[in-house]
Amino acid sequence: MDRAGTDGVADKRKLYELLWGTPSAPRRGPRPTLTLAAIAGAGIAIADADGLEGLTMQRVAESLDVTKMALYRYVPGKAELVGLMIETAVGEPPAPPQGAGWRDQLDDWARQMFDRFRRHPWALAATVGARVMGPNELGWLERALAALTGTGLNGGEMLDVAVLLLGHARNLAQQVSAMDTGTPEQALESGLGALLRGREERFPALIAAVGSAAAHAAQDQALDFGLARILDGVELLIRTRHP
Amino acid sequence: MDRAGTDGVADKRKLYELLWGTPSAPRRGPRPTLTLAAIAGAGIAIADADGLEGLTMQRVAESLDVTKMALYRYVPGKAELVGLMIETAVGEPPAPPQGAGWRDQLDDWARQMFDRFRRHPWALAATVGARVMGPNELGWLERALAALTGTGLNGGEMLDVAVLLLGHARNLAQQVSAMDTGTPEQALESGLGALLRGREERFPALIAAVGSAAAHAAQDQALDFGLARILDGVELLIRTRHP
DNA sequence: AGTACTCTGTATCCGACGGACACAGTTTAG
DNA sequence: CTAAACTGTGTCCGTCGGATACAGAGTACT
Repeated sequence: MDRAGTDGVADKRKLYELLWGTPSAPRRGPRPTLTLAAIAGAGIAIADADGLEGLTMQRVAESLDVTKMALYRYVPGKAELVGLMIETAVGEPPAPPQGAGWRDQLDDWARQMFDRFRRHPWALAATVGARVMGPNELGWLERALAALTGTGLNGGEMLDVAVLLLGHARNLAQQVSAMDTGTPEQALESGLGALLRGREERFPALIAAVGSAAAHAAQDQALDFGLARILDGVELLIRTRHP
Repeated sequence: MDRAGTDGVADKRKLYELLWGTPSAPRRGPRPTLTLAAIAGAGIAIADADGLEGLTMQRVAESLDVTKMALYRYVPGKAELVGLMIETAVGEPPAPPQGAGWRDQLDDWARQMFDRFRRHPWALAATVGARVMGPNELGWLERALAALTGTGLNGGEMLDVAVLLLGHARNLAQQVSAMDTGTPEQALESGLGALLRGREERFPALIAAVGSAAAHAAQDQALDFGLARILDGVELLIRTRHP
């Protein structure tokens, strides 16, 4: 019960040092053959190909031509390696489109976030639960809030909007990654359709919706749809603040 | 690369049988001392207390007074056990509030979903990526779509709305579970605030937002806020369909 | 009633994984 | 030139998921 709690604190300290600490160059001893960036890159390559289950200290070490234990000179443990991989994979936040309004900026922000999660599907599973955020991750958040300054929303509302958009991007990336072939609606048909076949009386509304979705041949529009709904709702709120 | 793909098919078959197959009562041999429900319940209790990392076949077996290998007579493997736990933990979808409009129904649906994820935080991590859904999980989806029938939306749009709401409930449950003490805004202050302290020039908008959020002393309103924005957006769309 | 068959739980074993620890080699500070 | 510090390696251990073989329990058939 408290096992996860007690050394969870120590783990947070270690990861914080790893993500935010200044890279102190030691003065003696042989030169390190590896760098944190190289290790994170190797880990990302493996996780991109085989997911988090395929990520092994052994495999990371092999891809860098080192022994497994050599990695522990750079990274306290596997959890911290994954944390470092997340920070590296999200990367620096992109520059906002100049001269655009808050809506276009947030739209672009959410789509960029979606793209990152699409490129690194393992990041979805790795970013559940409490964790220490790094500079890059915080930079993305900063950029979303910067887009909202001057809209009349208060701080809490701005944070809520950012959380809302981030959740949608995450959710859609997961939805799309889960069904890696074709459009979401297409995979919905093959995956859900197989389950629903022969159970029409039990899920009538679901059957009708899936059938209609397949008939309309609507392509990958789930991201656009949710984004439009959310931003419509936010715009409505902002308009009531600036009558 | 194809390792996850090849036996992933077999795993899906097994889990499908487990979730959708009829419980065939064998005619010979000694009576089973366990039931699938009991196993799933034991697993849920452990995961509720210590998370998915604390879930071990050993511990599940111990809590049922059986050997570890006895579980494999009921469940093909740990992945399938987790799948069964998910299906059991979400449970049957609640009855919709009678006589309510689509908006109230969906509002209630999303909050119920949020509650389930709050009660079983491990379910968030367990439901990432492609997976086989069970009858209960599909029942929840059915209920959301049933609430939307008659609004004039087509099947694809109805599915998109359901995905949008589900994502928000998941996202907020994760956000709240990540910071288990106090309100989200409060934990945001202690967690983010600690990171931001001393870096004011780097994250100005973030600093301002967090400070303002703490000053307004807004309590757990992120769920309400996002829900209101989303449903506002959906209502706007429905109104344009029924002028 | 007895026998053969089938199903259950157990005991033992294995490979993979994360990680601790001691050691040898290498580079720089004094 | 020597001592200190740092790096990578080899070895070892505990834990976990899972395969397999086996012994006992209960039922169907003769």
